[in-house]
Amino acid sequence: MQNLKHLVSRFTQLTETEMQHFEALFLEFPIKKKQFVLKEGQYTNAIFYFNQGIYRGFYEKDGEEITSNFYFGPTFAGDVFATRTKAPTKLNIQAFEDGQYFSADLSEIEKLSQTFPGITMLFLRFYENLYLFNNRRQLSFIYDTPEERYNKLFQERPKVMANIPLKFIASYLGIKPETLSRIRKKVDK
Amino acid sequence: MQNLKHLVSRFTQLTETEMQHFEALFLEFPIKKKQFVLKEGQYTNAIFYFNQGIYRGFYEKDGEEITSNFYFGPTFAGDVFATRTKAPTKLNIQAFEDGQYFSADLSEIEKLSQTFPGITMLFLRFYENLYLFNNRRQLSFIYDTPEERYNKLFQERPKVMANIPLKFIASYLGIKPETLSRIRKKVDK
DNA sequence: GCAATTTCTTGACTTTTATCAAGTACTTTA
DNA sequence: TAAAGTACTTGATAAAAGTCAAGAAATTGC
Repeated sequence: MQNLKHLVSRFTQLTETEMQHFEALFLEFPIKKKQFVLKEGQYTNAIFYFNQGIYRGFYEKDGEEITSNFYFGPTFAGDVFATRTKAPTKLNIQAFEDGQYFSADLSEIEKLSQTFPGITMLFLRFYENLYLFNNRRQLSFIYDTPEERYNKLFQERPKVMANIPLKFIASYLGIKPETLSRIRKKVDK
Repeated sequence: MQNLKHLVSRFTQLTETEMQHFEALFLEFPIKKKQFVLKEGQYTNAIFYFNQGIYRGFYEKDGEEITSNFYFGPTFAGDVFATRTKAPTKLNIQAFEDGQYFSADLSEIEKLSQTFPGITMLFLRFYENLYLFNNRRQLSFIYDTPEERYNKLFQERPKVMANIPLKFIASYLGIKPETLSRIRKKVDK
């Protein structure tokens, strides 16, 4: 968890006490490559923290996987939608590598936030960031072409391009692997 | 502003005092049909409250308008992204009808939230909602066809279908008016 | 380190949506 | 209420992405 403090500081400033209480809520779980942190159909109340490693979030439709995000530690993750609606999640989160992840119960965090205003602010900023990231992505889907989205991904998230198999990148961009292959052929020369 | 209290209560419970302070931050502005609440290029630090009436949010690319949202009062609005990055906004918000809107300064609200935890929670929930709405929309863009998006819009936001010119609905769905026209022809019979 | 599996590319063809152009219907406003 | 402007539809054609199939390249696991 050595990076958690640094990650939190990117969102807001916590007091020592707040940080200790917050950190204490996270439990460690080992995970092997291709195993799932979260799987469609589960009821989830968890906020995950990935200290390091790469994880992939995806949805399934008609047996096809639609990648919604790539998580590079240190980062938080979770299905806010399922948690809020108390519905089974539709999101899958899968590890690319062996490692360990951390999980905290959202209701425990909310309890904490009643005592510690810094925790509330942390979550406010967490949601704000989620929203900003999502908003960018959504706009890009509306008014960029797949080729433009591919180029932007290169610029903005070079780690993704360097570490993720192309078929997942294709589904993240909302296109088929064959189409991505053709875009690459055109762009790369 | 008679609906503000009710809108706020959909997010969180405020004390009487909190509500009064919050309400006091909003100033009223008259607006005429087709005028802009927010226009691309402006620096904005505002959270808007629309008590009633319909407004449209859109971005422009290559002289083309891409509708990002329809606002039906009572609702909040604003460009969180521009505010946070202190960059000029790319978002336009335009009134469909004569009326009045309300505007509060985000930094004033943040000042309030230092004293009143309810205000912090209100904004946490506001962002959470923004995120959930956006997330749904984004997923729909990835794995629904335009026809499915059209049908969902009908189910989920009948007010939009009933009140908004089709060319704006088309751009909200990410398609051209001609394509929407053909989808309607097919679906409606 | 080699076989098996998975990933990536390429070609031919199909489907979907965009574009352009013209005409009709509906709204606005003077 | 008539004229002008705007919104909507339709047809023909073009462009973009998807599908299917096959083979090459890379990776994985024993």
